[in-house]
Amino acid sequence: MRTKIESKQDAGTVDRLLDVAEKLFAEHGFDGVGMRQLADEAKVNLGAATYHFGSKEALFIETFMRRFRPVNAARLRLLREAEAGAGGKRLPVEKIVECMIRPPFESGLEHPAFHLFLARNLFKPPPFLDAAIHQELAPNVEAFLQALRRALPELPEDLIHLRMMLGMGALLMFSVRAGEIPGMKNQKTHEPLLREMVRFIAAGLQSNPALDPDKRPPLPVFPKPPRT
Amino acid sequence: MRTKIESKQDAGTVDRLLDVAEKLFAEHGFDGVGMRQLADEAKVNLGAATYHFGSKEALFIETFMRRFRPVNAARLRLLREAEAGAGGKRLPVEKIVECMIRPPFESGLEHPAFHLFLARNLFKPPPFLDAAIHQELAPNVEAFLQALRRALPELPEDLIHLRMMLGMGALLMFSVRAGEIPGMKNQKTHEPLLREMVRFIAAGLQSNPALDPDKRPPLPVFPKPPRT
DNA sequence: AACTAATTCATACGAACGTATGAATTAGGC
DNA sequence: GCCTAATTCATACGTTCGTATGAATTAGTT
Repeated sequence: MRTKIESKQDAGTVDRLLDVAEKLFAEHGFDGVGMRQLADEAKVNLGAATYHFGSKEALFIETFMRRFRPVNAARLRLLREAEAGAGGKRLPVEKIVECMIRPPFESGLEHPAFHLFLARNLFKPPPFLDAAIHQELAPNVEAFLQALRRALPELPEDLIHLRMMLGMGALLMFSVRAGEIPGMKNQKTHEPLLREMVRFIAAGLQSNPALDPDKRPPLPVFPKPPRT
Repeated sequence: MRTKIESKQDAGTVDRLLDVAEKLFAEHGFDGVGMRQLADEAKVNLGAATYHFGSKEALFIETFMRRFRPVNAARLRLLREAEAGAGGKRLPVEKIVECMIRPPFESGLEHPAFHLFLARNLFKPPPFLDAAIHQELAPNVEAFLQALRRALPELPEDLIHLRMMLGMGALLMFSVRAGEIPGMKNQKTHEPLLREMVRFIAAGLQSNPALDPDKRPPLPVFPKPPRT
């Protein structure tokens, strides 16, 4: 009989399967793992796997959504809190970017395989995930786009969109390689790393298209350009 | 009998197979396509496919390398030319970045499926590709790192590494979505788009690492140089 | 204890997988 | 035209794939 509250050591069939799926799907992709591998590694009978999820695709979707949902909720919550705390003044780009990337960053720290798993599937989702991702992401994208529009009023909307995408690419690349960074085990480097990424993305977002590189005015935290 | 010079309409068995492999592997990944699909779509007998390549993995590697090699050669050539043209003065970061991303950008325009195919496999290469990629990329990475070190002498090496990786992530994200960008069909938008990406990455690379270098907490060191 | 619903289990199905084989066909040098 | 090598072809092997099935077991309620 399954207890209502399951300890981590004795996770139920469903959770064991999801945990294993996260790890194996992250490493090998959807087509790279079979149901039998998943069932075996999770110590679950093959039939039980399809009983609980109905299909491999459904298992994959739930594996993805279980982490993706709370990450997006946290992003939106952080943004709302920041906006409330700003008291009507417009948010700095750095703050907006931080709201966007802190939740996935921290979720990846808590669930090591998740960094890679999320990155893979946001980068190029399997077709059957597209609808679910889009639905989950749409309000999020709209909120952050609006915040960025207000923070960067002189930037055309197309450009904000493009640069947001490029910024996400930078974050996903980091996530893919996060497992190879020995320092990720050291908690002290987490915040500096997050700040580094915020700085990188925010700098790209704020770069001014209208100006020559040489004449570009210093960015907010940019004392002297290293140009000759 | 196969003519020595093959027209594009009547490409030989090998090239037809490589072209189809590029398209299908790009869209569905290595595990998402079978040899029979490839052979059928390329109008090649299944046995002929293994005859020419020996194995599916070998076919995949050659599909990748056939485009990757010239792209890397072009990158290095552009960088050398730029350095020669600068006459001893150090190159601006924008120029270095342009040398790095123009070749894959233009190769993607010539071979539409290649944008996605390259991006997928640089982002998270199948294990059997790791060695080939690393070997092909190593001199390239070293050359560009050195150029960036000279262009950004105040930036710690770790940070240059990290930001180069983030920049590549931005480029790869663009490549994945390139097929969805309506403007990509219009040649007039190519150069502005390329400039936009150069600007984004260069801005991130040049952003101020910290107010005070002495007080900046140490970043973890990456075990391997970032890919591309 | 008895009954029902939920879950786990072993097993099986047809299809597709990568690869190997050897015969048939074609090409190129003589 | 002949011979050899290169290529194409049909076919088959053993495995693994995702899913379905129905019996066995376990849990929850009365």
